[in-house]
Amino acid sequence: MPELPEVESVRQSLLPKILHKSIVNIQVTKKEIIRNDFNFFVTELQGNEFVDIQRRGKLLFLQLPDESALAVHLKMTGKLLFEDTSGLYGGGHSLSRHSLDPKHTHVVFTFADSTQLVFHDVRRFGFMRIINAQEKEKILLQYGVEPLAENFTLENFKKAIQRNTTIKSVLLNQKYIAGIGNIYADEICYAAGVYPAKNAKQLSEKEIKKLFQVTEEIIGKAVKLRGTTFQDYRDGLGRKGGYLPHLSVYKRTGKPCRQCGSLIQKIRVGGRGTHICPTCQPGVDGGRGI
DNA sequence: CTTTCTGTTAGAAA
DNA sequence: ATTTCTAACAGAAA
Repeated sequence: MPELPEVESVRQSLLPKILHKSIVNIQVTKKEIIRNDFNFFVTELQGNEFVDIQRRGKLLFLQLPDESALAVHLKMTGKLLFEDTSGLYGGGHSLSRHSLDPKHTHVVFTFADSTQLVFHDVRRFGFMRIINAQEKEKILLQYGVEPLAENFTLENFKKAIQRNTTIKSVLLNQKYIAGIGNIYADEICYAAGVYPAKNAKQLSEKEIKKLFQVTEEIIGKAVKLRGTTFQDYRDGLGRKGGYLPHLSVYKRTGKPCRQCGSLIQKIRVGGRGTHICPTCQPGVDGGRGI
């Protein structure tokens, strides 16, 4: 669920809320979420503070003062939410903890001012782990080009996607391009007029250039609109994203293509549900699907 | 009721 | 080395 735009929105929404506040309590109800020795985890964080929040792909780093960091991955259904339970300033947030099912609240950090940072995850695929500076370096190197970074150039993009598999699988593979998931992969292929099951090595120069351009545009716009909320996604303040009305194909099966009126189809590419316009993204058989 | 599907990805298998 | 498939989990949809 949370892809680059959603994770970036979580980062931005938490940034003004949780930095430089002493962590006075750590409550963990699902130890499996913590990928460290549990005592180490508590000892490191108790009385400590976050000094920055960074992101690479879909992974967040809550930075600690000594260059180590708490890495947090939300996977499918994870949420990181700021809660102001102090009630002293009258400014309640849109999603109070009461609207979350407490049985899926797995980790709660309480700060000195009584505000909290809550990790909630229905499917429990998400995790958090304290890493040192060296481990962090190593993780950063495993990710591919970042769509919103300085070095996201046509040349680098082209190099990254030269792989002998479908373009959709390439877009989804974090070690080639960071941050793209199933929603934006479909939207990107559609906007580029590329059949997602096409082999990445068979793409023309023109198609590669188009894919590059629309990746930057779509991801950039989705960040501006604070991501896509289809069902569960919320930012760090419980707000829904605003990109849903801009989706062209994702979860629009059977609805008319906004460009040509053909009905959007759902196919399977690399084991993933994939949405296409059969006319705007003609496949190997001329666009009649597979 | 059972089966299938879901926004991710690490790790096994090919 | 690279690419493909499955498991991890819970719940909604079919």
